[in-house]
Amino acid sequence: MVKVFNTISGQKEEFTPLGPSVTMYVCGVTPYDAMHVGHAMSYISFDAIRRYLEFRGHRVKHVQNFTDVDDKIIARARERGLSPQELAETYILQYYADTAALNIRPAHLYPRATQEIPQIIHIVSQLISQGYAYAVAGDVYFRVSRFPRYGRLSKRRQEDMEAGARVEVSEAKENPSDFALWKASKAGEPAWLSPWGDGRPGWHIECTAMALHYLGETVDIHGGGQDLVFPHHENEIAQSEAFTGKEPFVRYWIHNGLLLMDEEKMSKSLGNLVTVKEVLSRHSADALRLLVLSSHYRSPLRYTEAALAGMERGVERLRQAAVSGPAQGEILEEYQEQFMAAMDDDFNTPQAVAVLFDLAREINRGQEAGAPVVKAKATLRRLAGVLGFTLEETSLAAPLVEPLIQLLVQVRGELRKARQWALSDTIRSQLEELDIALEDTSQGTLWRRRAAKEQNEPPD
RNA sequence: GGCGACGUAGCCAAGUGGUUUAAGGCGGGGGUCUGCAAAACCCCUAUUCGGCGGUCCGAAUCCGCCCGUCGCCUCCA
Repeated sequence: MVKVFNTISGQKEEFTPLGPSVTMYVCGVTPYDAMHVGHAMSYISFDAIRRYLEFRGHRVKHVQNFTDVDDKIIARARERGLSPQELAETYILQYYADTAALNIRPAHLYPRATQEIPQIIHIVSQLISQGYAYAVAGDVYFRVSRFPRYGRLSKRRQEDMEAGARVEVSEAKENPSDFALWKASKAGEPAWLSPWGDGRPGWHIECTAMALHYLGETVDIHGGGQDLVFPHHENEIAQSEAFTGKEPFVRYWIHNGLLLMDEEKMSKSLGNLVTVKEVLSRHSADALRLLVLSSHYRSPLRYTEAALAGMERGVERLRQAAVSGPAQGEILEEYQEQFMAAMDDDFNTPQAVAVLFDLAREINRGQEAGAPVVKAKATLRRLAGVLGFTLEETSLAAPLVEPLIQLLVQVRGELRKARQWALSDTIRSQLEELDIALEDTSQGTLWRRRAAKEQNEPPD
């Protein structure tokens, strides 16, 4: 039985999907810039969650949006002399490439805000006619006071927030907490014809439109970063439930903790961002995944180069143990049970990862003792796969390299037979410099590609 | 000002009332193997869970206070 911590109840709850398949909506990105490690953390967590649910026999329907029209996109596009669509398209393609490189399973559907305009207008119109929203000078706002459950997810009270005095005050709004469903477009901005004049969707409405459209009035899982709890998800609940008249809009709210950047190296304006591309130029996708899954998804995670370098070693350990194991086959039940016990408890990936390492030791011990380890290896590969690890070695760039290395290894073998230790050690250490590791075993010399060791300063 | 989270070994991080005199990883020390290394294996590396009180037969786990760190309340995974 899988238990899930539900943000709205603040408790772990037994997970049971409403229908034959699990409906899962994960908030996607606003494609105006490159994907960074914080995004990666979130999507790796949800990837592990989805993979585990599938492993548990659920069919999962996973929808993830692109919010491809908003202020940031418009501003950035203008800076670069591109149209907002061109800019969004560029980063959407990059998002696909980055997530693929991270071995994140693609969602079944990636709807875009700009493709849901009729649906959005329909929802907004109905909210107005039901008195949940009002139009002012081309803008439409949601009337928060009409929705008594407002604040339930984020556990905030109206009065508290107004006391904070940080809510944007706009004369147009009846109430400071009211939020935009539809915004009048200024000259030169993307605009769609609507009953309220030319305009574009507000920030939160696209998720409501898409979730309702593609997954139905009640979805099982809605996820995203903790920073989305308020106001984004709170507003989604208000809009969606007001519109459908059905409660709940979402049965299980899942939020991941945020990534913190530690390095003194704080970068320029927007603060310390490291893009996925940069990380993957220095580390394997498995290492980043291990970093993410080594702590619980609801905890904040501190990103450091040193931590990532350590994870590389850990991944190497798992990889070594799993090497040449069968992808399928008989499984060691006791390990799988431990793994499931961990994951059943609100996706406790740190414990599940510990099971993987226990298995690795078991394999190495067995190998040393000459005992059969096929089942253990199959188990390791299987369970690692459930967490999304590939355990594949980094491949070499050019196909020519491999025979060349083999040639060197062969020559060095001759040198070693001739007890030319100095020269053979030089070859070994020089190759080590190139991230090619040699191991002289009783079966002969093995070589493998080692993940690049941390030595270069990350680009600024 | 409001809401919330967290503080466990050199570092990362599970555990949240007895089965733990605290998993797992990285790092470090010692050993086995090896021409030497590497990998792997074995042993060691927190008598203790930010501090102080309290509840309890029993607390890292519950309560209170204090100290410290962080997030959200504005765009954000």
